[in-house]
Amino acid sequence: MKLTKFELEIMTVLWNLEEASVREVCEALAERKRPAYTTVQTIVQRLEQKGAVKRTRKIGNALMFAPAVTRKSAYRRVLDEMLELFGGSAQPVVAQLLESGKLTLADLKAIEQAETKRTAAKGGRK
Amino acid sequence: MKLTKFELEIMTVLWNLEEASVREVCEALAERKRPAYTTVQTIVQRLEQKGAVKRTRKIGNALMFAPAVTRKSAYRRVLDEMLELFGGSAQPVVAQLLESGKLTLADLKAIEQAETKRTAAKGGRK
DNA sequence: ACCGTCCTACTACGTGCGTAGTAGCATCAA
DNA sequence: TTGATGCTACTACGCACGTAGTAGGACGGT
Repeated sequence: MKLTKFELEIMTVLWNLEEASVREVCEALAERKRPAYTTVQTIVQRLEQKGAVKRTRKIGNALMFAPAVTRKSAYRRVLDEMLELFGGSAQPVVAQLLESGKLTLADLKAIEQAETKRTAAKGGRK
Repeated sequence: MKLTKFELEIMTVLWNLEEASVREVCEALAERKRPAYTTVQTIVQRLEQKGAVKRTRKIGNALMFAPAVTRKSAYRRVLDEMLELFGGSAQPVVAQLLESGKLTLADLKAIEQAETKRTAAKGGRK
């Protein structure tokens, strides 16, 4: 189940709010790139068709929506997608991030630290 | 100038061969996912329109094409695109790569090494 | 009971992309 | 020279997506 950039933005709002109506999603979007209400509505509907969100209840006459997939799984999906573009190898990705300054050596060390702890704690859970 | 997955695959062939005809590109693609000759041709034409490849010369009646953009710049573009999806922060990306096993701690160390050397050598060129 | 407001459901449209067919020119072998 | 083969240029089509309008139902205040 592939999500587009814009769909991911909507999902991000929902992941943050846990549950929201179309209007709430709409208002959570930065004014600068806020499309028409009905546009957001359409995307939410498509997300529903894709199974990425589900209706939870009705408040007044407004439907409430909640994510049906986790942020993590969606991110994983995006990452995998991109790795494929890079021929499946992850090192170039990190190297490129470093080179363009998006990532510092300090960042790397920090991540390393966290990772060492994570795997040590659970031995690589589940 | 945005390239799609398929377009990037074609570009990869061209980056590897330096220069190639449509037929050569075609034959360089894994048989499993090799579309019709004319499909490849269409993509190459679109790449030309986008300015990603350029005609170099004619051999027999076949045109030769060469990349007009570097692999690096294209990769950077893809990365930036993806970072935006992740809210601009690179750490989660790396963390996710680690967690899914696409990247090991050893990989990280190696990259760190290389990076340390790289920046030391040139003091962060240009 | 009625009107305005808000929401949903449906429809629509342009663009990009993956896919490929066809017409017609070029080239090469016989 | 002529026929086969290969290449280019053009055209086409369906789907996904971003974008949004419209019709009509629901609800709340007066």
